[in-house]
Amino acid sequence: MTTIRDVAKAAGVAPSTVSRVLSGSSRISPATQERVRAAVAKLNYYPNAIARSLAGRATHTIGIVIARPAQQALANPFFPELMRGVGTCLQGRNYNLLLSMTGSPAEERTACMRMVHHRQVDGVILTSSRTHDRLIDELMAEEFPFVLVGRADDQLPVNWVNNDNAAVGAMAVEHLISRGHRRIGLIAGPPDLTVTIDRRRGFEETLARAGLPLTPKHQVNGAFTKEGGYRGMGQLLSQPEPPTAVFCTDDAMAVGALMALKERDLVRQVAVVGVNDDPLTALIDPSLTTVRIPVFELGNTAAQILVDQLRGVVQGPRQVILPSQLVVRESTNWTLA
Amino acid sequence: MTTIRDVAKAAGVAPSTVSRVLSGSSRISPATQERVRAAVAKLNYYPNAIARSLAGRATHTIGIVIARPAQQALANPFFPELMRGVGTCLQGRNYNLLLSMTGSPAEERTACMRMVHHRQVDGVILTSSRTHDRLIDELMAEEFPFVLVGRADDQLPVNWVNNDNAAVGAMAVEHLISRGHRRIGLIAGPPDLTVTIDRRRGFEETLARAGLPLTPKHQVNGAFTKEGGYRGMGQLLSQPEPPTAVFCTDDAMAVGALMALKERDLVRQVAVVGVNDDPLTALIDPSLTTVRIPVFELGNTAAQILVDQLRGVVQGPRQVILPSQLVVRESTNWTLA
DNA sequence: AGAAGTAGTGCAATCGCTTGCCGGAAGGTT
DNA sequence: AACCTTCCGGCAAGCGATTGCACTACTTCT
Repeated sequence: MTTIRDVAKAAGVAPSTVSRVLSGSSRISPATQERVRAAVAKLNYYPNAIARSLAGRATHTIGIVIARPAQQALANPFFPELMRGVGTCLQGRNYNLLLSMTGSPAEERTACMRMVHHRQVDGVILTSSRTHDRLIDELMAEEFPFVLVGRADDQLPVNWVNNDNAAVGAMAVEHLISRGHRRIGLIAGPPDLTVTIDRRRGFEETLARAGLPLTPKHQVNGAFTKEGGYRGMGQLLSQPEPPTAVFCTDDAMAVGALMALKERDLVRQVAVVGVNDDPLTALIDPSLTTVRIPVFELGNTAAQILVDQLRGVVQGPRQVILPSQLVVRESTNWTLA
Repeated sequence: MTTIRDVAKAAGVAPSTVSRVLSGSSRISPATQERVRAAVAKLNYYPNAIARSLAGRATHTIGIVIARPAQQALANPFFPELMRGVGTCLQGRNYNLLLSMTGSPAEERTACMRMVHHRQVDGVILTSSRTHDRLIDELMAEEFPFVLVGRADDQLPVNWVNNDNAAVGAMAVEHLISRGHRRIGLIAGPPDLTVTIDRRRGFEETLARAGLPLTPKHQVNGAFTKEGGYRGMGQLLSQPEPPTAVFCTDDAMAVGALMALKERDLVRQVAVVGVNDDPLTALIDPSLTTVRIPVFELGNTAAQILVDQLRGVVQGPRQVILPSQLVVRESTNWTLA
């Protein structure tokens, strides 16, 4: 291993001088800079990141913990896309990404605090969006930099990035209403997730605004899975007066819902809207109308906020809402007779 | 920040003793251990990972670089699933995962060598499977630990994990033959990837073994994308005597191929097999027959091999082949008249 | 001409932990 | 009783960088 000392020797200067040249900071004469750079090139020197971190009291690494139960893991490309966003931002800003994958949300806290306590990262990105989370309290208590993605908490003075989930629900319902539907059902995800809460809110407010009744029997909850959607649709269809259109708060559920319809030969009778724009939902039959969430941008922005804070560019907490977009396909693209 | 010195003071011992207790290594009397542990608990002490790395000359981190052009990124769940495998292994063995995402394979080398040169990781997992890769030469030259996944190079004494891609091609073709097909086409991925080469080999060998002719006109190459498959199928269908069955070396391509068939109303006329068992391929119409690659296991095994090597558990290079599995669905589940 | 700046470098402490080596105490051998 | 082992645990030297401070030449000012 060639160290900074070797370079210093080769260039006939002190290690501190090499360090200064490399960090581009202080006033070192052009001549000396030249000599140092030549030595660096000649010896093929790369500063040891670990040593640099220790001395500089900063790891230049941010952590992200992905809590995904194996089953849900595949169901949607949310995390890969999010990480692409995060990674893209970080790459350009010379930060590293330390990834921790855990099976359950329960382990998430442990995994995250491990990173934090061991000082492996300068900040973390949190993706699990439970309504209340002890993890957040702990991070706040330790004043450790972090940013929430996919969750908006107006009460807490913390960084977050989110899409407007209420608008997601609203867009979906407005679209269905415009297609002539009056009895609109809801298949929602786990009720304690803020995404669920927000999307349902948009759903309900829009119904109310349109003067349509809220029918509790037309609302069911399930897991963010195909099976959840399948069962949910089954429940809705067993009602005396079933909905003619259903808003599913997730694509996987919407796909399950469509399966239930197919089995009963009701495809063109009940409209379905999903959320996420999972790439393959365009390919199923019928292709799925869905609301596209800007996942890449979510990750990218989150990383940006965190890095800005670490660099001291910004002070207070930043909170960003990114717009979603309705994508109309076959599953709703017809008008109720 | 509480340091090892604080703990030492609180326990009335030297820092070295604390270190020894924590690393569980040397002979420290139970009484002292008890006192140290108590102090650790009381002060809520966590060793600084950076300092530990510097002193211990090991980062306990392995690197993985994901080179995915944005477009392909979404198309298949290969990487997330791979990383789940890697992550699961690493978590149990107390290793960290440093992730670098790059857009193009070209940047892959740079990104990887950056990690290596800066000594941020103890070893790396390589996923891009170009036939020849300068990156591999560089790593070998520096004697840096690494493992290849999704690629088998019998020439080089390096670690790798792969599924048997020749068997993948063979299974697909055998299945098609068993369904009565005689004119079997191939839509293959980029010709310089080893996966492409191996799968094609299995394809061709099986045809030969069955005494069926190799028809060059029935073989086309394309990108690992829906569009690639769509165009590929278009080309095959424009032949005078088109194939009655097509093996696509990737699910995304197979989906594209099915789209081309649908447009021409040829779904039940031409059988299609894909590779990967992308979860949503079960949901498209017709559902896709495919060969499931053990992606999770691939990642898991790769990580295992690397960690074992880093820990000095094993010596020479290890090379592992994991079995794939045919999943029959609607796209082939009929017999040629 | 002497005082006061200023620019360009080097010295050495420091970051928090690991580990080789050494020494004291306790117990075991002749 | 003198001598060896063995067991514990401390000392101090690193690991490879960063950075505050000091020091030496020059300029520049009065």
